[in-house]
Amino acid sequence: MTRWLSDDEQRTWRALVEMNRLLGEVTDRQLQHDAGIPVAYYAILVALSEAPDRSMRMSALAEAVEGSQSRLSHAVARLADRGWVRRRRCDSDGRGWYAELTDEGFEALQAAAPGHVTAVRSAVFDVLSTPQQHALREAATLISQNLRPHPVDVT
Amino acid sequence: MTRWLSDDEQRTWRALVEMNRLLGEVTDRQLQHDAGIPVAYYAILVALSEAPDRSMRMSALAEAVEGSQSRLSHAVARLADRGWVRRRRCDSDGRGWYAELTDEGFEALQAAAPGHVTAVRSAVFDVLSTPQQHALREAATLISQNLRPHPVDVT
DNA sequence: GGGTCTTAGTTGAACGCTCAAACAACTACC
DNA sequence: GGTAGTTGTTTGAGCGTTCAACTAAGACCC
Repeated sequence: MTRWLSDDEQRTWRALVEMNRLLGEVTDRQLQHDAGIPVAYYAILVALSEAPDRSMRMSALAEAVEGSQSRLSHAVARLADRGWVRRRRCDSDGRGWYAELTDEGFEALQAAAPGHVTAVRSAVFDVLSTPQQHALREAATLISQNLRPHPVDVT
Repeated sequence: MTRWLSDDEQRTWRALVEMNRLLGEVTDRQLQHDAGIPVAYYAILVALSEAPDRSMRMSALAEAVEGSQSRLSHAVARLADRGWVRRRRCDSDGRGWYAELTDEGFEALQAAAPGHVTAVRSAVFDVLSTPQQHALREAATLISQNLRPHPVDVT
């Protein structure tokens, strides 16, 4: 027998789904329009920009942005087309590749960041009190931990 | 000057993004694998099943599932291909169309629902206390309200 | 040192989404 | 009763994602 959702739970679930959708839409559109960057790519650029030498192994990068290798592979190919990322063989492991953020990529990221941050702030942080933010983070963290194979720092 | 995110805010934002992604992935995969239904289509079937006569005007349906008309149009076309939805002209308005859930569609929905509910329950409701659920709903509702043109019942 | 297994990464097709453009039917106005 | 504008819906191209299949290089082992 299925245990259906109560009205209360259903409202919570729908609110969650709607927030998800809206948040995704808004950030995506903002980045796409203001900077011509799909959100998915933005995350990749951010991860690279934070890495030493602005470069990472493909698999490490995939893990960092929580995406499949296939997706990363396609994405990096596109980013390389735009000249934002360069690929380099790995000396120590002939199978491996590095993705490296180019200067152009870094500039594109710098140009895109302010608008993105502003959008995020006005969508989330301007409408929630600090306790509300923490409660949201707590819930999000618990759900994520439960969902992913390797739980992560809860701080 | 951009007001960047504090460490605290950044952690919240990342937790939120990750939850979003995982939640989407999990529910999508579950439905796709167990029932061959993309989440997006599931929402459409649900909306239709709850409507009088199991049928709705295209535009009303689009609004109900919070999607663009274009998306709805594509989606209904696919659902019609599968025989889950039927389209009927609108008598009173020659431009209008109704989408109507077929018996096959209703059965597909009934078959898919238990697995979906179970997935949702174990992803969200099994890991959050009732106060945590309410806090999450509160935050999600506030964010959604702020993001969408027409705020909605807060209950 | 030649099998077999595993790991790193790529590829291509299928699919849903978005966007902009199109089309058709209704409405208003003069 | 045309013509201009609006509304309801569809269409097609472009794009990112997923999935399954594939290549190729390391690792292991006898």
